[in-house]
Amino acid sequence: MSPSEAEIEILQVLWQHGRCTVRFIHEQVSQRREVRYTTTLKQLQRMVEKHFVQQHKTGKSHEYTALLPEQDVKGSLVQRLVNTAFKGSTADLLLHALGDSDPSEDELDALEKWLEKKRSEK
Amino acid sequence: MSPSEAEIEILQVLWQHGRCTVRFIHEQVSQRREVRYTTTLKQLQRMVEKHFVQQHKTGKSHEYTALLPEQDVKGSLVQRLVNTAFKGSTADLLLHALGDSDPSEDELDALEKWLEKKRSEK
DNA sequence: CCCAATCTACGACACAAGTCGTAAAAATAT
DNA sequence: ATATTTTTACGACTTGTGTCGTAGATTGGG
Repeated sequence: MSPSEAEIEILQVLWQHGRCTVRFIHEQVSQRREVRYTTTLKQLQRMVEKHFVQQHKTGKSHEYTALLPEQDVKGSLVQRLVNTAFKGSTADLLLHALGDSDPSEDELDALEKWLEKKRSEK
Repeated sequence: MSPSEAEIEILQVLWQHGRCTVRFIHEQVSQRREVRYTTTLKQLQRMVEKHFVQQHKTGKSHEYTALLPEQDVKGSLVQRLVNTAFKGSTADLLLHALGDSDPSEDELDALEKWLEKKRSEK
C-alpha cells in the first residue's frame, strides 16, 4: 500500500512538476539512473491500477498527475523507518541523521526557523 | 546487500541482546507481529548465507550473532531514504520526522546545540 | 496520403522477500 | 528405551518489484 522505491522516484517528479508526460518523467528519472522508456511507462500504468496516480488521456501523449499527497507519503516513510530501525524513537533517528550530514546554509535556516516556531508554541 | 525489513527486525534483537537462540529471537519478533517459528528460522538461515549473521553451533540449539555493524546499517538506511525521498537533503528529512512529533525540551536543546555547532563550522 | 517516428498496451521474465509445511534429527521426559 | 517435544533443514509457493521486448496504435512530416 506504500509506494516502492522506483515509484517514489516517479512521484517526486509529479509532485515537483505537476502534470507530466511519460516522456518528461522518463527523462527526469533517467538523470538518476539508466532505465528504458517502457519501464517507466509500465511503472506508471501499474501506479494507475493502484490509484497512486491519475491518467489524463489528452489528444496526443498521455499525461499523469499524482494522487498520493506528498506530505502523507513522506511522513509514513519516515514513520516506517523510525519504527523498524529505531524502535519508534524519532530522537534516535535524529542523532543518526544528523551525524554524517553536511547541511547547506538554506537547510540550516529552515531548521532554525522550525526550531523557533516550536519554541514559541511552548 | 542491504538488509530487508524483516531482517532488520532480527538484527535489532541481535544488536540489543548479543548472542541469541532462534527461540529467543522468535519470541521477540512475535511481540511485534504474528509469525511462525520456522519463518524466523528460515530468515536466520538465509542471513547466514548473506553473511549478515554468524551461526554458532553449540551442543544444543544453535545461537546467532550479528555480523553487520549497527551504526553502518542504520546510517545507510537513513541515507537511502534521504536520497530517494528527500532529494538528498537530510534537513528535509528532519523537518518531516519532526513535523508531527511533539519534541521534548531536551530534543529541542539537542537540536539547537547541533545547529550552533554546524553554524560555527562554516 | 503514406512513411517514419513516437507512444501505448501487454505479456513475460528474473529475482527478492516473506511465508509456511513437512520431514528428519536432536534433545528431553517418562 | 521409548515416546514426546523441540529444533533444524529444506523445499515450495505467493506476491511484489523491476525490468524489458514486441506488437499494434497514433501522430506528424513530406
